[in-house]
Amino acid sequence: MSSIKIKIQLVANDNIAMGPGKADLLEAIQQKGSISAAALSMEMSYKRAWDLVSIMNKSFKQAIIATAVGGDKGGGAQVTEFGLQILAQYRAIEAKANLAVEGETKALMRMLIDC
Amino acid sequence: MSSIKIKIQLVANDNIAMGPGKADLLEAIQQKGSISAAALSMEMSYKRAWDLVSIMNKSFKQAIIATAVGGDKGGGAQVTEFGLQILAQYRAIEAKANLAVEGETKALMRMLIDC
DNA sequence: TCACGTTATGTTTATATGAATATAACGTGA
DNA sequence: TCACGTTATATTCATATAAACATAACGTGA
Repeated sequence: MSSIKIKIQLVANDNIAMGPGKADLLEAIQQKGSISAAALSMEMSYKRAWDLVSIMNKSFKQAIIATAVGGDKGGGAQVTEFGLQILAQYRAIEAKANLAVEGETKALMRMLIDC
Repeated sequence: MSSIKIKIQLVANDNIAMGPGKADLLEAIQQKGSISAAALSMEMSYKRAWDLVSIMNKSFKQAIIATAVGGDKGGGAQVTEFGLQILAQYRAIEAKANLAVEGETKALMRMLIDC
């Protein structure tokens, strides 16, 4: 199988502040309500998910994810309003970029051996 | 420093048939006339450059790079007409995708800490 | 025939990345 | 007070990636 992936990466201080993986993680956290549940649903270790969250929070001017430790259900995490804006903007860029080069990418794919 | 990179990757059989690194390598080979000189100019090992060339040639329907071993100056390599077409198409996609989301990416960058 | 620079390929070593494991701290409810 | 599920963090282990090194084969010109 062949495919073309357009990967938009937001790089700050040699860290990827936002990319496809982090965007997916944000969506999972928003849906699950915790980093650990999100990591589990993505078959990712909690440590890795936490590290990614940490990079995001340290890269942007405001927090992307708000976490709570202890309490009723042990704690949890949610995407902040600011984080949702970043996420939406990122997804919009992804979609727009893909649409802009749709025809050209198909032409390129046709030149691949298994297409 | 912060920046946004839009990385277009052409994936075939779990290999990246074309991406920013391979496109740069193609241009260097075209300019230098050999894989080894191109690798040297990019501070890349010959082995790595050769492996990348091999992946490209195996991924597309026609050869991207034609190589010659032995002879006058030991041999050499050049980008084929087909390879030049692939390269041009790839660069066109890169430029078009970047242009399409220029405004949005600048807005995203402004939300980074060091921007 | 020999030297040369290159392609072509394998092997070993180092580095970066992610996985796995472990543990402390936290705050609510029972 | 204690159990619970989660955040937060460190450490070790495994794997993937890239670098380094080595070497054979090739064809032309000297």
